Amino acid sequence: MITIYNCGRQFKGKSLINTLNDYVVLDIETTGLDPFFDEIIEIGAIKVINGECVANFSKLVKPSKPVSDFIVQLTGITNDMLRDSPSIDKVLPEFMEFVSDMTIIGHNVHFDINFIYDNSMQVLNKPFFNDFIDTLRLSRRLFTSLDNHKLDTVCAFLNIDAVGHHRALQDCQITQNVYEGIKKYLINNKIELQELFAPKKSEKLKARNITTDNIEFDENHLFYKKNCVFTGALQIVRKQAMQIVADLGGFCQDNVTKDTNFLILGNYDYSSNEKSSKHKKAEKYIVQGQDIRILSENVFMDLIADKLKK
DNA sequence: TCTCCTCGAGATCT
DNA sequence: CTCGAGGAGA
Repeated sequence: MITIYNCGRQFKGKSLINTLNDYVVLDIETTGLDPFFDEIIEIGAIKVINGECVANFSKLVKPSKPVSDFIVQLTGITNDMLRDSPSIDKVLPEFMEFVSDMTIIGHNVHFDINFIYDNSMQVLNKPFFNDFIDTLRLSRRLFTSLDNHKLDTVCAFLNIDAVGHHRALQDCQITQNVYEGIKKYLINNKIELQELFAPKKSEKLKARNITTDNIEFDENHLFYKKNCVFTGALQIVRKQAMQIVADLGGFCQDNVTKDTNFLILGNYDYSSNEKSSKHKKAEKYIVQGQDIRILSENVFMDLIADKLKK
């Protein structure tokens, strides 16, 4: 089975969260944001070994069409400058040799990787496999107090000079400073990236955590002292629905059991032919003579209508 | 209790 | 793209 994602870039490398001393910083300038419609006009890269910059790569690339005024303004790269530059099929092999199989570092590095990947497929007929580290991703997880995580903003936060950027090699230097700044920040604050990105146990909605402050209940209400289970996507907030049941003197459960009295289905599930596992389980118990009623969300809403009004 | 989905929201790159 | 919320199923 083939999974369709990555816009078909199925051999794209992995997004890493490591602190490396050997890597290649990458930045490209293009005629626009879309790898399908737009073209690369400059590739910049810095090779770092043992934390030391050992080589630079900086090449202008002649596109098939003239670049727009907007891009000229943004990058300072004019059509004059590109007139005698080599085309991408000339530059890309050199770049590939430069990066070899090293890990790529960039800010929103997917942008650069995707352009390189697609051009590599077209020019060299092979994917761009390299793994990569995205300083944007690291920043979002690390510097949560920032309003945004644009390169400028992150630089300002880390006291990194980023004035007048938007040429490829220059942006590489800035991005390298950001990456090294992040590494330093991690050390100073004793933060492990692996821990920072570890999947955190989300505070799940547990039925038993829903309690009520009410002391007196309407003992004639349908839900009084009854066990209720919700399933499927609800129109109202699930927690609210559970709270109302609790306030009526009922009890909420996470799953259908032999004690369940009501199963409330989201409207979509109620009308669907496909029955969820909870639905099937409830029907099994009904056949066995258990007192379970299956309600749609609409019916549930009618039963608690007066509760919602106040 | 744990892992795997799906869905929607929010952002960044030129 | 990445993440979080919320569910399903084991």
